[in-house]
Amino acid sequence: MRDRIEEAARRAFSEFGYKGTTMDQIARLAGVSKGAIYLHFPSKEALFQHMLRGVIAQVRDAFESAQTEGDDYFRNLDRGLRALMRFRADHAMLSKLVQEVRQFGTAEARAGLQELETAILDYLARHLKRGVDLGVVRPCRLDLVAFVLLRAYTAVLRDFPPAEGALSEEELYELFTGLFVDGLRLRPGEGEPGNAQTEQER
Amino acid sequence: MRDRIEEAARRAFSEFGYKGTTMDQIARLAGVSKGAIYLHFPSKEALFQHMLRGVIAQVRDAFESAQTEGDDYFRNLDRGLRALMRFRADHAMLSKLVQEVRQFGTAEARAGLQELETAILDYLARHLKRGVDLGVVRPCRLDLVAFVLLRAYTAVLRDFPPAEGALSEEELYELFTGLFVDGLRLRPGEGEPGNAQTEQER
DNA sequence: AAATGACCATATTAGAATTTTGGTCAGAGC
DNA sequence: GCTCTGACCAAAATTCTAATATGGTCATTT
Repeated sequence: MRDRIEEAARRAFSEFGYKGTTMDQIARLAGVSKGAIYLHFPSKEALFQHMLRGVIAQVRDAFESAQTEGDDYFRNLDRGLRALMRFRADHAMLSKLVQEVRQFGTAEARAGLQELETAILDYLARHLKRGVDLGVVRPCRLDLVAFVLLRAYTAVLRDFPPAEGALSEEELYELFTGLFVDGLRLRPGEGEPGNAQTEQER
Repeated sequence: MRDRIEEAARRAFSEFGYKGTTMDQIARLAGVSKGAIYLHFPSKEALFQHMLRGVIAQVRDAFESAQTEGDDYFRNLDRGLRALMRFRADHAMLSKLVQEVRQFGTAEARAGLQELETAILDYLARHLKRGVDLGVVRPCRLDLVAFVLLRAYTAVLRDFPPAEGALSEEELYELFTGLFVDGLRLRPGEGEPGNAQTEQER
């Protein structure tokens, strides 16, 4: 009973978004009456939130299963972030939600995506914490760093303008490495062979 | 004549946004007839774009006048980026435009902000190029780096969730330095005194 | 030649009329 | 006694239409 409702809700929200699906629709899809739904969930929004929680758990799995034990920490981080992005793009319910927020600005959809982001940030920050404990990551404001990393990946993969052929995985990894891991600063002796002065800073 | 029209347009667009201002309004404000405007500009959109070009030039000035000759390259870059953000937030026409895009999604306003971003990215990339030539910045995809920097500053200053009291200038600079300039990787001997193993990477 | 403002086709708005939707609940069925 | 149903309701959303506002033009004035 409950399962059939959840399954129907999952399909409906995935195909039509939050405001696009009606409780009648879900009931019909689940083959139960509308009243039955309210025996299990107090409101449409509660049902939606419940479904979303499931997705959030899946997102975490996507990140984790992209990790390769024993591989370089930052390689893994990059892979995890890319897995997050791919999941977000491929998962029907999430991409529908993103579209809905853009198109209608539905408050509930917005709140849902916000919750998702918060969960991801939380998880990312914990992952970074592990890096710090391992001595691989410089101690810093992990919440801020997680936030910037997530936004940077999102922005680059979604909005980077030139050439429709999006960045290749390697290009993105190069960027990630060069910008976030090693930093922009050119240090003496590590640039291309044959540059004269590297000391110019105060 | 032309000047009065421009001045009136500047005021109107700043106060009411693109779709909020009418040609009649501008004419009245400038103390001329509506037909007179079309003697100088072929359309409302052309007039708007012309005004925007002026703002774009101002943005560049804001970046440049935040630079301090002889100061550390990255200090200057951070100051420039912050100046950009401040300008965007303080300038009446720009903030009105941002609001308009969010609220109504006006196509012309969206296009205008897009043009502004492109101009800034162009300018930023050139600035970075100078850094590379000076030997301070590691050679890399400057367009991408400029893009990520701009988006990162925007995101942090606009959307970073916790504690309403936004980041202080120093906190932001720390983040910038730690994340983009020096990188996340903890290198042997540079961490807090007394951490054992820093070699854990493959 | 520069400037005006009445004028027009189209886009936008306002608001009444209609439909849809989330949620309830008295009762049916087991 | 319990689950479940589906007619029902108030509120929200959508549609329809009349009225208004707007970008742009051009014959006429200055």
